[in-house]
This record gives sequence, structure tokens and C-alpha cells, in this order.
Amino acid sequence: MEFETNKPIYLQVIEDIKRRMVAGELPPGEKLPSVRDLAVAYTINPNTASRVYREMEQMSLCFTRRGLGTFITEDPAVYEQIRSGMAKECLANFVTGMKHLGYHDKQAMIEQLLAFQEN
Amino acid sequence: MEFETNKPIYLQVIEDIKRRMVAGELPPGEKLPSVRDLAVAYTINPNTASRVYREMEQMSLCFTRRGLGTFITEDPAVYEQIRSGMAKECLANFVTGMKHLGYHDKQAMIEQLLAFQEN
DNA sequence: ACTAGTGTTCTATGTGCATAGTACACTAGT
DNA sequence: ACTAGTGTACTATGCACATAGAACACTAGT
Repeated sequence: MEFETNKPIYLQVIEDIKRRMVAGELPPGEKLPSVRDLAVAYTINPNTASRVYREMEQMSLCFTRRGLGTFITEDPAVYEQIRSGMAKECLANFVTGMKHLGYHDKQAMIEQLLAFQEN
Repeated sequence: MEFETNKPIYLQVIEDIKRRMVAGELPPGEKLPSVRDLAVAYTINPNTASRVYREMEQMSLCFTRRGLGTFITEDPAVYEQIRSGMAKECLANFVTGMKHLGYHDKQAMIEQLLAFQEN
């Protein structure tokens, strides 16, 4: 995985894990890689990997059993919170961004969206 | 202006100035505030303000006359580059974000956009 | 010449991020 | 008991960011 500069790596890893949760790749209760394996998987330092789980646990995204490992939360409500939060953020960023470009009504935004081709 | 954490201030100021350029608030050749005045306007350190202009000059967004001040570029083509770059980035972020949420075709994205109400 | 207003450069301090390396504590299985 | 695999904690280093403060170089106007 490639990381953007000017953005903490541990936050980008958390975003990727959240994305995989929403995508169904990480079901509730699923065991996450060990701190050391996560470090290998993302090519980051074990301390940074540890921070990923520490921050995720504080967000109630996962829980830890000392000596056993770290596991995705078993609460389905958290999944819905992540999903709705990501959707709202994505839509809000788009709308404000397009407004800054002069597209003030949704119909104008839709026209730009339909004309958009990824490269 | 409020700054997000986990994102360099000087980059956020540059983004704001680019936004104001595209919005027509800063026409080509317009004189920008002095380093010290910019620091006051955005409530940042003069050194950070200096960095804003230094980075902007490297991006050809402005030019500097020592002893006179810093001025917005006089090249209209730069404006179009900024505008198209911001538009492309905004659209790409939206499309990839929505795809991560399971909306793979544009019609589904449009439905979400139309249902979106800002709070 | 003088002054005020510019950008520029320098040292110094503090913080957060990321890395490297080591050591410790807990759990399950043998 | 022992071992392997887990999370945790600690020191240390390097870098980018942001701030504070001071000094210098240039330009326009007087």
C-alpha cells in the first residue's frame, strides 16, 4: 500500500481497515493480524502498527485480548456508524468542493460527474 | 480561519488562497498581503506565512519582488490549471469514496447525492 | 541620506510522527 | 515447566511542522 505524504501513516492504515470492514472483507469478531504481522503487511514499524490498534480500540473499532490478539468489534452498529460517517464525509467534501468551483446546484454537479472520466 | 489537525497549516493556507483565486477574489497580478500581514490574517507565524509564499512561488502560483511584495501570477493559464486540477481531484475523491461504500455506478452515486442534506 | 515597508535568513525551542531496538507481561498449547 | 505467539512499554534517533525572536537585504517614497 502506498501512503500519502503530509498525512500520518497510522491514520491512513486505520482508514484502509475501516474501508475493508465496510467492504465486508473484515466481518465482526474477525481476528486482526498481530502487531508484528500488521507491520509487515503494511511495511510500517511495529510501533506504528501498535498505535493503529491503540487508536482503533479508542474508537471502539476493535478490542484486545492480551496474549491473544486484536479483534474487530462484534457490534454491528459500529459498522453502520462507520458506513454512514464515511458516506456523509464523502458527500459533504464533494458538495463543498464543487461549490468552491462555482457549481452551486446539484444538477450542475451531476453534469460534471457524468462528464468525468477516470484516467 | 480554522485549521484541521493532522494537516500542515501552510498547505491549508495555500488551498484557501487557491480557492479564492478560482472564486475570483484574487485576480491575476493582485498584490498579496505581506508576510507579516498574512501571518496576522491567518493567525499563524510569520515564518509559516513565508513558507506559504515560498511554496506557492515554486508552484508558479505567485511571484516575488524583493522589497515590494508578493503578487498573484499574471498567467491566466495557471488559473485554469488550478481549476481543472481541483475539479479532477474533487470528482476522483468522490467517485473512489462512493465505490468503497458500494456505489459502483454513477446513477447510484447521484441518488445518494440527491438524498444528501447538509446539516 | 533617511525611513518605512517589503522578502529573506538564521538560531532556537517544542511537538508529533515514524523508525529501530530491546525488554516485559500475558495466553494457549505442549 | 516450557515454548511460541501475542500485546505492551521503554529509550533513543531523525525528520517535518510550527512557533518565537532577531537580523539582514532590497525597494519606494520623502
